[in-house]
Amino acid sequence: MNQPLKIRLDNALNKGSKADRKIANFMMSGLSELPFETASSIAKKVEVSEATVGRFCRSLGYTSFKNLKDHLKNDIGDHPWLMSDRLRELQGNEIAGDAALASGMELEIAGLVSVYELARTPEWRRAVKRLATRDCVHVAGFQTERGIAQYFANQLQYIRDRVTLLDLAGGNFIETLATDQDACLVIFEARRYSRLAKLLAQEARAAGIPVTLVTDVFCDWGHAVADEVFAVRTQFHQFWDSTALMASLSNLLIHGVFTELGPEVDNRLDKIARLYGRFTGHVGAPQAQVEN
Amino acid sequence: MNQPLKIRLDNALNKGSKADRKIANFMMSGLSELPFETASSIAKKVEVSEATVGRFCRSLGYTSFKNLKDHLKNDIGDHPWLMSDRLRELQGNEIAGDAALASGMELEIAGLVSVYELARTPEWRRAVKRLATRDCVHVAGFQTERGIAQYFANQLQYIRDRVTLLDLAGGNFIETLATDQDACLVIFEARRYSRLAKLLAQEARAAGIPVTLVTDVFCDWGHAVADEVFAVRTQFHQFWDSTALMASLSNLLIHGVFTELGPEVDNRLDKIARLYGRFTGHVGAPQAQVEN
DNA sequence: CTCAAGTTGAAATATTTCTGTCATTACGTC
DNA sequence: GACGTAATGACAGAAATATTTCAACTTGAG
Repeated sequence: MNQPLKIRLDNALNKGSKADRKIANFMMSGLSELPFETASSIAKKVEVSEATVGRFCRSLGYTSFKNLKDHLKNDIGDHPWLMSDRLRELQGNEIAGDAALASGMELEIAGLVSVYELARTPEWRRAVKRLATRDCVHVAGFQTERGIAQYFANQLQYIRDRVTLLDLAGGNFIETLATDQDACLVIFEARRYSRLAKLLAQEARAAGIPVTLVTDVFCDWGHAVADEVFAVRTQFHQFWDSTALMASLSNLLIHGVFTELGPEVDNRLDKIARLYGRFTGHVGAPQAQVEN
Repeated sequence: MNQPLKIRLDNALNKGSKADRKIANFMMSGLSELPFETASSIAKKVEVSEATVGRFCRSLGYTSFKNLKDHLKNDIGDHPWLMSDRLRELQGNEIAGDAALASGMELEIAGLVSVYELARTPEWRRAVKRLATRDCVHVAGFQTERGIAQYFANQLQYIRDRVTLLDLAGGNFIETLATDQDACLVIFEARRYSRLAKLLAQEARAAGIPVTLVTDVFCDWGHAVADEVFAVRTQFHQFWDSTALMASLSNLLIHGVFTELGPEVDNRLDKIARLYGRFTGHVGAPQAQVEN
C-alpha cells in the first residue's frame, strides 16, 4: 500500500492488463517528464482513453492522476534504507491524527533534502566563503526566528571571531551595521514577520553590506534585497508553519564555514574549550567530532 | 525574447509590480517544484488572484502558465524534480566532501523519523497534556540550545499564557521556579553543557515541578531527574554535533499542545494577531495554516 | 460456441483551471 | 489634494481536465 511509484509500476507491468502495461511502460520510461503530463495527454500518447488512465492510477493506489503527481514530488520512495519499517508503520497507521503526522513527516523529510541540495549551489559556496573571510558577521532574526538566529550565531562564535547577534528591539540597527566596513549579514526570517527584516536588509545593502537571507518560499522580496536567498519549506501539515529546518540549514552553514576555515579554527576551538571547561567541568573541545 | 526563465524572472523582480515580484520570487525559490503547480495553486500560495498569475506569465512572454511550464521542460535540464533523482545525485557524487554530506543527510533523515516516532509515545502525550494544562511553563536551554529554547518558548507563547524563558546566566533559577505551584519545566540540553541543566532539573524536581528534557542520545542522567526524556540524534558527519532536530521536535510539541488546547487557542491567536498586526502591518493570525 | 468476468472507450457529467471584463484600488505626477 | 495611468481582484464564462456511466468488446473456461 505504501510503496514508491516505481515498484507499483513494475507490478503493473507484470500483472496488469494490456492498457495498464502500456501506461506503466510509458510512465517508467519518462518519470521525470511526468509532472508535465496530464491524464489526457498521456491517454493520447499511449492511445488509450482518459478514463483508463484514471482507472490505472486508482488501481495503483492513488486517488487520481493528480494525486499520483503530488506523491511524485515528495517521493522518497526507493529508499528502503534507514526507516522503512518504522516509517511504514507510521504511514500505515491511519488512526485519527496520525495520518496527518505521517504525511507531515514526509513533507519535512523532503524539505530536509531540499536544504541539503541548497548546500551544493554556487550561492551557498559564496555565502560560506564570505562568512569565513569577512572581518565581522552580523546575525539577525525576528520573533520565533530570533531563536534560530541565536542558535546560528552561538555556533558560529565557536569557530570564528566577531560574530554579533543583532538586537533589533528598537529598530536602530543602522549604527550597528555602520561600525565595520568589512561586515556581512545573515537574516533569518519568515513571511509573517517580514517588515523589519526587509528594512534591515535594505539598509544593509545600502551600506554596502552583503546580505544572506534564510526564509521560507513565500518571501516576496528576498531576491530583490539579498545577495543570496535560501528558502526552506515550512508547511508540514502543522497548525502553522514550521521554520525548524532553518536550524538544520544553520548547522550545514556552520559546517561549511568550518571546512572553509580549515586548520585556522583549531586554535580557536582549543582556546574556547579551555575557557569553557572551567565553566562546565568538561575538558576538551566542545564535542568536536572525531573524523572517521 | 528567447531567454531562459530565470533571466526573465530576474527582470520581473526589478521592473515588475508588487504582485509580479511576489510571483517571480516564489518561482525563483522553487524552480524545481514549478511543474507541480498550477496557476491557481500559485495564486493561493502567494496570495494574488489567478488572473494575475496568468497576466504575469504573459508579461514574461509566454502565452499562459501552461505554456511556461512547457518551456520549463526544456529550459532547465539540470533540475530533476524527482526526489529520488535528487537523492541519487547527492549520493552519487563523490567529490570531496559531498559524500560525507550525503551520508550525513541520510543520518539526519533517520533522526527526523525518530523524532516523529517520539511524538507517538505515551511520554509524549503526557508531556503535551501537561504543557497544555499547567498554569505556567518554564523553558530553559544552555549555550547553543538556548536558541532552540527561545524558539520553542516564543511559539508556545502564541498559543498559551504564562510561558517564560528562564535566564540562567547567574544560575539563580531556584526562586524563579518557586514562584508558582502549578508549573512545569522544559529543558533543552546537549551533552556538552550538561552541568547546569542537570542542576536545574534536580532543583526543579526537588521543588515538585515536573521536568521534560530534550537532549541528545548521549545524556546519561536524564532519566534519573526528568519525567520525560526526549533524545534526538545529533551526529550527522558534521564537524560537531547538530541539535537542529530539536527545532523539529519543538514544532511537533507545539503542534501537539495546539491540538490539545483545541478551540481555546483561537481567541488567543486572534488577540495576538491583532496586536501583532499593528507591529508588522500584517493582519490575520500569524500564518495559521489553511486546512486543505 | 456460449457465457461470465474483466477490460475498454465514448459520451455525459463534474471539477478544475484558465481567460476576459469590469469595477475598484494603488501609485505616481502635477 | 486631484488627476490619470496602471495594477489588481472578483466574477463569469470558456476551456481543459478528470470521473462516472454504460454499452461494447475481449478473453478464457467450460
